Amino acid sequence: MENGAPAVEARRRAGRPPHPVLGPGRITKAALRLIARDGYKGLTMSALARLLNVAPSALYNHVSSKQDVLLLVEDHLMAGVDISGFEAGPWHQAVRGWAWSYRNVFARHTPLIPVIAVLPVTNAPQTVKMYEAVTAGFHAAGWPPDQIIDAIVALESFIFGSAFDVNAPAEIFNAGELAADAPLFTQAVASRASGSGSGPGGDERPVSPSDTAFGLGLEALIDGLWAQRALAPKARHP
Amino acid sequence: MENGAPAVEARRRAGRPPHPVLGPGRITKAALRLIARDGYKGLTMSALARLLNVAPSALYNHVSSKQDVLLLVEDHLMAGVDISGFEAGPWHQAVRGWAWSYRNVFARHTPLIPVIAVLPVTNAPQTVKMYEAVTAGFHAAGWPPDQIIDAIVALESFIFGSAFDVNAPAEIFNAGELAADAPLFTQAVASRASGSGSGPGGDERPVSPSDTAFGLGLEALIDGLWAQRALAPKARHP
DNA sequence: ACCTGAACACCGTTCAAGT
DNA sequence: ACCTGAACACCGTTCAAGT
Repeated sequence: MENGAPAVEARRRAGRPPHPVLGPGRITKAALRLIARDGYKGLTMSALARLLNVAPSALYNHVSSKQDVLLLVEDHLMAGVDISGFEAGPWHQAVRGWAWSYRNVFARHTPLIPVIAVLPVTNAPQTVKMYEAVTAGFHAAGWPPDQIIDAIVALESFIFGSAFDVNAPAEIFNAGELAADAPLFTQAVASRASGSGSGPGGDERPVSPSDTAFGLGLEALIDGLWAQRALAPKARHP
Repeated sequence: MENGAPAVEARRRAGRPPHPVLGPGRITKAALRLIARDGYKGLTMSALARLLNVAPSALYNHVSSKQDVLLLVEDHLMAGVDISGFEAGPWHQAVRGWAWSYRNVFARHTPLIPVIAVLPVTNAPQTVKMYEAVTAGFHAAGWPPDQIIDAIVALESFIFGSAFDVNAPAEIFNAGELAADAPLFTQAVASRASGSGSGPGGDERPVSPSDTAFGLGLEALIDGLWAQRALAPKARHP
């Protein structure tokens, strides 16, 4: 108990510490550790404080709310989304690689999606950086400037929705007692194609149902958006 | 206080009432009233009980959790999604009408989306009914049976993601201080097309940015899926 | 400026007791 | 079977007091 090993920090007395104990970086890292260990239900301000060896109220010197913590986590994760394809390769392939990695990152962080989808990017530098890279890729592919954001938003909406689907249980479409009233649906569910399909690289290997649906929709969206790009109306002048 | 007007019910004594006070229908209706008045933050078990003039614990004789209440609400809302197009009209138009109404319903109920996306349809009759109608429409349009569910899932993912986008504030893409580091993105945001576009009926009238993005993505998805339907691989036989 | 400790106003859920 | 009332184990957030 009283040996010199500082494996467990001693209780801190009240008052300003010699140098700050917390900060955005350490809070983000602790939040990620908590999420990895216990999931989002385990991410509470109390648990976060406990892991950082401070009182819960100390967190509010660095973030103004729990939403703020979620924004820190979100922005950190955005750095993990693959934007490398937009720097050089063809547009189709760049979008494909970006979309798959974007979905895969947030499939494990779906509770962030309602937050991201509604929060301004003003204080999320990694997020802005990602958008800049994607916009540059669209620009380089000759996209009409006034349509780029709408195309990105459409892709993102599909990506976010698909991230939820990754977490759906296998039996989500089991109609149970209601199957008798829905014969075509029940049949379609039973015959649902799975076991092989195209991944981000177009390789042929076993994939889950959610991967198959994502691949199908993503290719449709990429092709469909590209076709509409050609038909795009000229930008209106006021 | 003691006149005969039963405007406010008298406090009920403990013990089984002469006939049940609650039930799924009344709970659903009360939940919807609460959501309409105070939003989802106002939907608590306490508030629900108060509106129904019972103790919070009484609710647990009819639902096993708050998630159960959300499932009741979700299934009720599904009846409001427009599936009429699948009974007769052309596939493209049926999907368009369905998708717009589906998005519009859940744009006002985004907190349900994480629940729907992951919960089995086993005890949601209206939801199963909707899936049956949509499946029938795909079937009638000659869709390969083993691809129907994946196509529906892809469309639904886009719809759910887009429902969040409807609630995004106008300034969501304002990079603020970070604008200098993201010139192309900032420019694209500034020139974002808006003010007119195509709604579900293809009519020309003012639409919000989220409507424009949804319309763009939906048309791309419809066209892309249709094109892939033609190229669909034959169903594998085991 | 940045921490502690106590307090506030909530949550969803359980369970014995009553009829 | 279906209600009440009390209790449990939490939440996020605020704020005075301390250095």
